[in-house]
Formats: sequence, C-alpha cells, structure tokens
Amino acid sequence: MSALIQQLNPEQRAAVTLPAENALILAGAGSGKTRVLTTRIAWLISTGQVTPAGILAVTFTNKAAKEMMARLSAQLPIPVRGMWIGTFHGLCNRFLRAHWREAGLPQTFQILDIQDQLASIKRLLKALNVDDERHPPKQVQWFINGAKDQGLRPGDVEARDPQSRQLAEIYLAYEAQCTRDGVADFAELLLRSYEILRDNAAIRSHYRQRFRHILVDEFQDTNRLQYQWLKQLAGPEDAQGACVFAVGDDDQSIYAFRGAHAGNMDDYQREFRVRHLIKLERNYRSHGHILDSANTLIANNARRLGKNLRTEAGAGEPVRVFEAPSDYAEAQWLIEEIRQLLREGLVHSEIAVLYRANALSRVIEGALFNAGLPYRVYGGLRFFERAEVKHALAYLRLLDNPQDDTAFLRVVNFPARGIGARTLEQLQDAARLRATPLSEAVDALGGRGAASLQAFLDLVAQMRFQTAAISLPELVRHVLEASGLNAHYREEREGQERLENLEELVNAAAAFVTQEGFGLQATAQQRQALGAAPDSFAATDGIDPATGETLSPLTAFLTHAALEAGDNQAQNGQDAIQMMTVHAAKGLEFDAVFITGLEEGLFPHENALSETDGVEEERRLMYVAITRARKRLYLSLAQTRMLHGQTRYNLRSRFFDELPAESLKWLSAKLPGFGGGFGADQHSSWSYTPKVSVPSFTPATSNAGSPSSTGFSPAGVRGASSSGARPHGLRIGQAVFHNKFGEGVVLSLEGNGEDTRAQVKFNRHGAKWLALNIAKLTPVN
DNA sequence: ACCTGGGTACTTTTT
DNA sequence: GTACCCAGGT
Repeated sequence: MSALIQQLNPEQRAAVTLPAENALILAGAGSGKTRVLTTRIAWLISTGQVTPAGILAVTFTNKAAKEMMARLSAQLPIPVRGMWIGTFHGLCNRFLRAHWREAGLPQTFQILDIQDQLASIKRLLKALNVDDERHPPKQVQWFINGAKDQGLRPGDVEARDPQSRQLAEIYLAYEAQCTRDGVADFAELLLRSYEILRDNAAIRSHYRQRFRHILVDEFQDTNRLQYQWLKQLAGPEDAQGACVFAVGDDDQSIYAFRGAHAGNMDDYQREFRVRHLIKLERNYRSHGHILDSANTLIANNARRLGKNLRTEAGAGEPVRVFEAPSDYAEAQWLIEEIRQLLREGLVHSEIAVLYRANALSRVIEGALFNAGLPYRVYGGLRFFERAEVKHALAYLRLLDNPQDDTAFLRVVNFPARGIGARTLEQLQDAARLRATPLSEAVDALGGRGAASLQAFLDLVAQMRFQTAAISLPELVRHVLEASGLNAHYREEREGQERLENLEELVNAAAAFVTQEGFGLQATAQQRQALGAAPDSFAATDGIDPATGETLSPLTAFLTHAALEAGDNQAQNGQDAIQMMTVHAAKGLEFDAVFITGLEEGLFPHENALSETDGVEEERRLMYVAITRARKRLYLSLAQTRMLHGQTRYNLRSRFFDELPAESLKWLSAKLPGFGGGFGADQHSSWSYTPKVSVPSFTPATSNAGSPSSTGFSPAGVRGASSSGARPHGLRIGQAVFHNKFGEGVVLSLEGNGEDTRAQVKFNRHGAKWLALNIAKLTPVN
C-alpha cells in the first residue's frame, strides 16, 4: 500500500489518500493526473475501503479508459476487466444492455454513429417532406444532438418561433423513427440512461448502493447531461450516496463548442459541497521558458479557478518565434528547424507540428513531402468509418436487427442488384403506411421490384441462418462473400485497398472474439472475485442479468465498432513527424512542438471572436498547445496565406503580446504586423525556394483525373522534370496505377536510382499527392 | 451504373 | 483552392 503512494509528490499523495468525501482535483497539464486517478482507485481497493465492483471510473475517450485499465492492472493483483471503467458512452451502453426492457430498446439495439444519424435524418426529412433548404440535415442533426446534450426531449425544447417549433417536431419524429428502427444515437445512450436512473427508483437505488466511489476524468469537458447523469448516480450527499473524485483542468477546457460546460466545475463544488480542493501544479513535462509562456498567456483569462504551473527542470531553450512572409516560407523555415532537430538527435515522432485548423496542414505537408521527411497526419476517417467497412457492418446489423432501416437502405442495392430508386420509394411509402420497418413492407409491393427485394431479404435471411452455426470471424467472412461485397471490390479498379480493409474487418472480428473472451465468458465466480453482490445487475459486458444469457458476439462486436471507431489508420508504425490540430494534440506530449499559423483570424480563429468567451477558449487552446512541448517550442506565422482560394494578409496573433518577451527569441525581424513590408527575409538566416509551377500536360488516359493545380508548390523538386532518361521509365505527366490509391498522374520526380520518389496526384478517390516509392507505381499504357 | 459539371461551404470533434 | 454533394446526362 505504501509502495503505491511512495513515489507521489505531497499534493498527489494528498489527493490519492483523501477521505471518502467529494473532491475536486485541479490537475494542471503534465502534473500526473492519470497517475493520481489510477492510484486513487488502487489505494481505495487495497486499503479495503471499497471492492472493485464498488468503483465507477469514467473518461471521455477509449484511449484514456484503456490507459487507466492498463495502469490499474499493473498496480492491482485483480482482474480489471469487469470493473466499471470506461467512457461515458461505453458505460451507458453497458447499462442499457442490462436494462433494455426498462429502456424500451430491443436487446440487440444498434448504435448510430454521426454518419448513420445523418443518413437517418435525411431519410426522415424526405419522408416528412421538409424543405431541406430551410432545414439542412446537418443543422437538424446539430439541433437534435445539442438538445440531447442538454438533457432535453422534444417537449422540453423551447419552441417560440415557427422555425424552432418545426425543429422540435422533426426531433419528435426522429425519435419515433429511431424507436421503430431499434437504434440509439450517441447522445441517446446517455440521455436514456439518465432517464432510467431518474425515473426508476429500484434501479437508481441499486446503483447508488453499488457504486461507492465515482471517479471522473477531464471533468471540465462534461456537458450538462453528463453532469446530471453523475448526479443521479452519486445521489444526495447526506444519504449514503457515492463520493465523487473529479479531476479536471479548467484551463484546458476546449470543447465548449460541442456542449462541454466548464461551469460544471463550479456547480459541482457547490452542489456536491466539495470540501477538498487540491491543486496539482507541479509540472513534470516542460522546461521553464515553455511553462512561463503557458502561465503568462493563460493569466489573461478572467474566469479561472486559478493555478500556476511550476517545474524543476530548469529554464531550457527560449521559445523560438518566426514571422514568415508567406505560408510557403513558413513551411520552408519549419523544414530547416526540423532538420536541425534531427541533427541534434531527435527522432521524427518526437516532433509535432500543430495548427488550429486542418486546412493549414496542406502547405506544410507539401513541404515535408518535398523535403523527403516522413510525416503522419492525424484526422480523417477511422477504420470503422470507412465506406466499405460500414457496408459490411450494415449487413451484419441487419442480421441482428432486421428493423434497422438505416442499415437496410445502405446495402439493399449495394452491390447493385437492380433495386432502383422508384422501387425503394414505393417500399418506403408502403412501410410508412403500415408503420412497419422496410423489411416487413416488401410483400406489399408487386412487380419486378418486389422480386428483387424478396431476393435481398432471402439473402439476408440466409446469412442470418449462419449466425448460430459459425464463429464471428467466419460469419463476417461469409457475409463479405455472400453479399457480393468482396466480388464487387475485386472487380473495381481501385478496390484493392477496400478489399484489404474488409479482410482487416475479419481480423478485427477475430481479435475481438479473443480479447473479449467469448466462450470463456465471465462466470459467476469471476463476478464474485470483483466483489459484485450476487444479485447485482451486469458485472461484465455481454451479460444480460435478466436471463443470465450472454449477449451474442455479433451484437457485442457491432457495439464495439460503433463505440470505438478505431485508429485513424494504423499506418505503417513508421517513425514520422506528427501533424495534427491543437485539439487532437490534447493529452499528448512531444520533445519539440511547432505551433503554426499564429495569426489573427486563424488563431484565435475569427469565428470564435464573435462568440461569448470565444477568445478565452482560443487562449485555452493556445495554452494546451504550448504545454504539449517538453524541450523545444516553436511559434510561427505567415504574413500572407492562401486560404479558401484567396490570399489573406494576416496580422500577428494577439497571443504574442500575452507571452513573456524574455522567454521568446524572435528569429525574424519583429515587424509591426502586415504592412511592415515583406523585407523580413533580409533579417533572417532563412531562405526558401520560390514557387515552381508544374508543367501542364495532358493525361495519358481519359479517366486519369484532372491534373489541375495541386494546391501547393512543389518547391523542393529542383528541376527534376528536365533531367534525362530514368531507369524506372516514368515521366512527368504520365498516368500511373497504384493499388492503394488507384490511378493518378506523375507530377514530379525527385532523386535518382533507388532514392527516386514520385509525387503523384490521384484522381477523385485518391485525391491526394503522396510520397510514393517508384517501385509501387505501375505505368498505365 | 457511372461520369461530369455546377453549386456550395469551409474551425475545432469524441462517442 | 478544393472537396464534397447532388442532379442530370450517357
């Protein structure tokens, strides 16, 4: 036990060993927050204050939950799996699977991700004949999710003007549709769980008795509904409710735009009568100048709980600042600095390039590419969000839940099986008339449409027949073949990568079955080991307490796919420079960090300036960005930047005026913002290659995509196009084929022999220029 | 079924 | 500038 807390600093130890009362831990960046959280759990259990079953720990991301589990199982000699540690959504899902009757959901209800939800809304708007000019689907989605995040049902929404009244009506109809489909969107998982706790006294008191300690990570990011949910679970303080251990940092609240309400921290202190407030201000991450910068900057925010980070690491290097005349120049400077860092022995993956908005990554990506530096851009589609994977999942969903119209419509005619739009319209009309799911309305139709539809239903039924007979990965493979998905992508020219992803889905299913231990499902003894009372509701995922039955592997897998969308591309775990938005960088740290595009209108972003507290949130965002850096921090801006197809002339970000001058080292002459002329380069040691235009050409084949401008200057190419014959036989302007990205056109070649790299613009589907090894390119004749 | 052209929007994003 | 969506043509 003492070993647990021995290595903690005094504040951390104080937090970990607090008595069983509500507490708020203000944990600054890099102050050992996760460590405190897990050690608190380990301490509570190992001192016998609570059994593992009496713990509920909630996070926002799967990553954080996993990390917590991993650390905990290193600290405790007990199985951590069955403990209630997870994301808000994951835990609510578990809750609803156990109480599906009370929730009014089918046991095998499916979870809609944002894409599914949008599709569902589009379908609804069509059915309701709503003018989607007046109510764009995206806006409706925003409205519904916003309402749910506040804990509001259609009846609770304030509907004063006709516009919002109609939105409330759409919301109502959307709910009905979801019920009919047997699906729940993300917010619904939370809202419905909350309502059951609120309205069902038996269940409420059960859980209140069960969970003695509730621990919340990233408390500043909770929205109103999540806060209400916590309140229901914890119960009133005077009764024998749970005690709450909330960890957060108001200075790192950067998700107000999606409903996070940092004010929950104040409310929490008041409503839960928090008497223990502990600040973790000792930072173990950053050098002095970096920390000073962060502290000085954030002091400009008015509404703070107040905190000042300190370090014992020494001042370190000053923060290097560069004002470039253009975005290209900024990127070029970045390359030089990165090269220097690499010479000093840093590995690529310890260097991060951060930006406020994804659009800013382009120019930098181009420069890194031309410089031949390996990089990885975060963001974009994740594995389970890919179209082909979603198609396969839609089939699987139909096996589990034939009512799921979203899934039905997604694959009824994919791969194409001659079911046209007219037929589907008729089917939808018939289903609406009878108030049944689409699959049950098929027999109302006649003609060839009906026959094709019936064939589709038979196909699905045939697949469903296999469900009980074969293992999950076998089932997935069977579905891929029987549905014709595999065949479809085998035919398709650019289908190779998609085929690979589908194969990967089979692997994912196999891995899931192994990991979740289906077959060796948690037994009553195992539950006992966790300290769960015998009468307890679900102790483990996959157990239906009412029947004692196990949730099918299929249902569990589909849930997993919805709740955990997977990595943004596993990508060749190669050592690479990390590129991401500041938001995406939260929770990460790097030896060297570049914060780019520090211009008024960009960072702080212009859209934020008009919002209340917008600038403060931007400042917190900057604070998060700064505190990612361990040893080196670089700030840069461009006087001229191409954005939205226009050249913008930006001023220096106001944040420069809020940083401590003594910690900054300006590399370029500090000019009075734009207007001071473009002479900055004369005062600096940096240079960059001016824009080189790609020679125009005609693609070799008709469908090679439009070889228009690529959006960045291939500055580093240095006249590669003019050199003579090349062993690989490729030339500029030639159409090429590469399995992964389909057909494209060579824009430039660099280097010679084995080192040769091609820059290729791919057509619509690839839509990217990429660093590609020549060996992987096949010329198209 | 597939392609093309026009129109449009476009900050951040996890579950 | 460009990416994505949808409508309409082949």
